[in-house]
Amino acid sequence: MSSTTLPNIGRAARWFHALSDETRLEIVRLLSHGERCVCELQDVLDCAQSRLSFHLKTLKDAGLVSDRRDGRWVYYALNREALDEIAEFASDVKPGKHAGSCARACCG
Amino acid sequence: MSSTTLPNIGRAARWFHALSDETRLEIVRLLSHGERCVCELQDVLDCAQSRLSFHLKTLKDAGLVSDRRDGRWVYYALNREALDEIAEFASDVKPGKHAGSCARACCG
DNA sequence: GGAATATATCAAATTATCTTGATATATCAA
DNA sequence: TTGATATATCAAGATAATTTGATATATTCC
Repeated sequence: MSSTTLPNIGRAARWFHALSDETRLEIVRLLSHGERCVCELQDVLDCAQSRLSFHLKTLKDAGLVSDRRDGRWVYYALNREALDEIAEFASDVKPGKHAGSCARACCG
Repeated sequence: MSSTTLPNIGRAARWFHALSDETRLEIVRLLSHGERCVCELQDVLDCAQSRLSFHLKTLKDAGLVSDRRDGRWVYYALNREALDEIAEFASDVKPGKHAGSCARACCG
């Protein structure tokens, strides 16, 4: 991603929406230590099973986590690429990164 | 922010919520070129005045932008520190950044 | 002061998201 | 094959965010 090509706005909005909920941020925090199975997340978060499942799906649909089944357990892990892109977005968007067209169009 | 101290979850959730809307991301994109007055944003975004005002307030309440009045105009600008913290969050949360406690507690 | 312009706020209606409880599906173990 | 466990999905209700139109406030210009 170059400094003039910000990611697709819709895609970025989905990342940020996925991260806009405290329960999901807790999940992300837990996954930052490595892959975890749903049952462990449920234990730690002490939250209704369907609710956890809903939040995991939200994170997955946004592309922030991946899952894999192993027998009767399902493991979730953070997607490093998505986190890289988010970090890149935040740093690319900082004023001063753009070459041209920094003039104001009015009221100046 | 160290690699073991993620930012306050509630504060992070507010950042991400502020960035979870396409209109607000457009605003951020426009402000990435530098400070802009509300009237210019309104022109470019072609959106109802109260709606733009609502979204600017949302960004401001989350700490992502600041405003200053100059006569009859109000200028908004991105807060670089907040963007830095977001980038830092995204990179700190990546697996492998944490020293200890990476073992799984169950199903392993 | 009064009109005009820029912006913010408010209330109501709409829409989206979240939670809960119930049920479905998949896997394993006996 | 039956029962148990892990996880996902669904539908209904609860809550929260967004949009719209109306009105309020601040500033400038005459």
